[in-house]
Amino acid sequence: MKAAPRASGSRPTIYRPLPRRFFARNTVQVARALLGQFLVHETRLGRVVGRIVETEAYRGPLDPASHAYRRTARSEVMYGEPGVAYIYFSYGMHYCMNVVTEGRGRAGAVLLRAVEVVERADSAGSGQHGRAGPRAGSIPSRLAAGPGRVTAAMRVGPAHNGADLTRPPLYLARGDRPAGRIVTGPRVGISLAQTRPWRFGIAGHPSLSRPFRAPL
DNA sequence: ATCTAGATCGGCT
DNA sequence: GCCGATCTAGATG
Repeated sequence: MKAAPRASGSRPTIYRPLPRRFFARNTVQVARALLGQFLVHETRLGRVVGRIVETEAYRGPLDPASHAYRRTARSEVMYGEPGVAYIYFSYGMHYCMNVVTEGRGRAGAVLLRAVEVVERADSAGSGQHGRAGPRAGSIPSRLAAGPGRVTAAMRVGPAHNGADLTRPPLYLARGDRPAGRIVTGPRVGISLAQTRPWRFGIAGHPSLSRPFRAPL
């Protein structure tokens, strides 16, 4: 028999890390392929799991919107081993998380712009309140709808810069194919290379950071 | 040493 | 829809 379907379909009871070779290829391909996969963080307080619903590809010296447009101390991690995290501090208040792509010596990373949080340690019952509140068992769909919210919800911070994302405690894991169609559009918040349609999302998903422009 | 734009978000005119 | 908060990497003097 089948379990009752959730908004994003069923999810595994165990999470299988994606192998490093998954990330060692064209950045735009990886950005697409990450939709529907899981980001898992096993913290001391418990496990947090998000399903990736929106990404953006950032490339190397030919992509002026990318931090790796120039090779500097900050962008060095984007030139290194695929499958590790690139974390940067944004607008004086948020951290953003990327997954490094391409082979060593080639720059590339995928920004995780939105995930649907499907599991978090403190959402599982333990009613401290006499009656069940509105939060019992439910997780707001917009909790991680935006790159700064992804890191906050997933408990990811600057200490994770350079972390290996192919094994616990913080890793990407195999998920289902996205339920909806994949939509594309220009990357958000950049001024250069706006013609590059390197933002990807699951069409109509409630956890998207913001809508995609409708197709022609 | 100083300047500036920035892969954002939440609140409110 | 617009604005302010709050900070830094990288460029320039």
